Amino acid sequence: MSATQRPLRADAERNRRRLLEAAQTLFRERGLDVGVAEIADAAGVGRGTLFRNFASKEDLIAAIVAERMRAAVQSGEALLHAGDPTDALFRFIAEMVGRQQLDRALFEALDDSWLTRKDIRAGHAEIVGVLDRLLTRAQATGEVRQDVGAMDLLIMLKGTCAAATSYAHIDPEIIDRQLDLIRAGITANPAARPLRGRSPTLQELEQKLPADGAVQRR
Amino acid sequence: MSATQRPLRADAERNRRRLLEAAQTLFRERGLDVGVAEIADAAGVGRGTLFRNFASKEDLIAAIVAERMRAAVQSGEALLHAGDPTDALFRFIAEMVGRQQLDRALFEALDDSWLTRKDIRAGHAEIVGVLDRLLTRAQATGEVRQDVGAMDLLIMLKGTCAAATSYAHIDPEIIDRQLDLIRAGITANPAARPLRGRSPTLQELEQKLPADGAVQRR
DNA sequence: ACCTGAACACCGTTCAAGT
DNA sequence: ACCTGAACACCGTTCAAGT
Repeated sequence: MSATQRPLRADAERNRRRLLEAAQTLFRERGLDVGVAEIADAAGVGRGTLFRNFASKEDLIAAIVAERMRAAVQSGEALLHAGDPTDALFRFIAEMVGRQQLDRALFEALDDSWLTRKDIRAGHAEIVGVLDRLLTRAQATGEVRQDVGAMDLLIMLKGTCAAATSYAHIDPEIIDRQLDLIRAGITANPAARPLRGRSPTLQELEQKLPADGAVQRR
Repeated sequence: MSATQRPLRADAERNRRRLLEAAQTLFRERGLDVGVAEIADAAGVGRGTLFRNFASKEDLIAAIVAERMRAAVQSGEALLHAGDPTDALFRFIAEMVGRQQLDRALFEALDDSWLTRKDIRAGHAEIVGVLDRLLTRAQATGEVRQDVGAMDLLIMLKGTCAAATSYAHIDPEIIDRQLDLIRAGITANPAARPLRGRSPTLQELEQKLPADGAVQRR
């Protein structure tokens, strides 16, 4: 069932890597709308080779985004064993925003139409997973309010990332303030009114996410 | 200096309106990537007429976004005279997010590359303006923390709007929670640690925004 | 088994010809 | 003064021919 069984021929493997690296740097420098022709040229292959390795430009982008997601999950897992759980949680959040600022072109891709892809959805679920464990640890200390969930946090985080894209280059301090405001919002406080409704669990979210192969709008 | 002096011929004026309306509904239904050909057809005019009224597809989108921004500013101004200042502030915020959910395709456009356009920038400045006045009134009651600025709020708001695009259709309640978290974050609380740095003023922001005609990436 | 570049389809934009 | 649709340019994707 898996898509990656038999290893590629040596030159094909090398071409694939070159394409990924060329695309990565070009996307980072100039955004997602660099042409496939230019990417193929930068990688030193023909356009046809690009489409042999990645069925579409979107697939190429998704491959890179998935890589980034795995990296984020790993650093989240490392923080699970940090001394101060609450500090670890906020370090993870700050780090995610930092990654986004570096690779803004890549995270541009993370809106709901991308969540229809199962590779992206897998990465998404993993991120919610670590975030949930980091959050639960922080809540156990009593420093973080109990009625907030991983999905609430992820959304605030995505929001800050979106904002970072628009304003960080104008005033970098604004991101620190945004992180402080998130912290203020989720810090335990007996005087605070409870949040309406409740945060969806990872399982509920998975069920509600658009099915793979759902019609892309267009 | 202004671009809109002499009134258009009657049929031209009518075509322009038809184009705006056709584009608006198509964008709302199917996102910003509906083709100009289809828009022109829906408006009952030739493609050439579209480009006579709007120099580019981007200009057409911007015209619609600018209209939306003016509407948002007006409802903000109406709330300036509401009885409870803090309530008025949060009503405005909730309303902005609601508008975005209705016209998600339009607000998609509001990232930093659009802020290089002076028409969009003008609307942006006006929104920051009302938000600032609503915020100042709420702060005067002592219910909202003093160290938060209009730009801080706008960014949280934009973040929630971005999140709404991705998740609201999966679980609408999540937006209410997000608004509650914003409220928790900016509510006055002696125990809360102060925000790092300070929020840029509207004037500072204007100066730092990319100049009109700056190179779009591409 | 994989590579290549010419050819195709699609979409934003222009412009010569019309009224 | 404005409208139109054929023509152009650009970019993602395919495929016949090559190794």
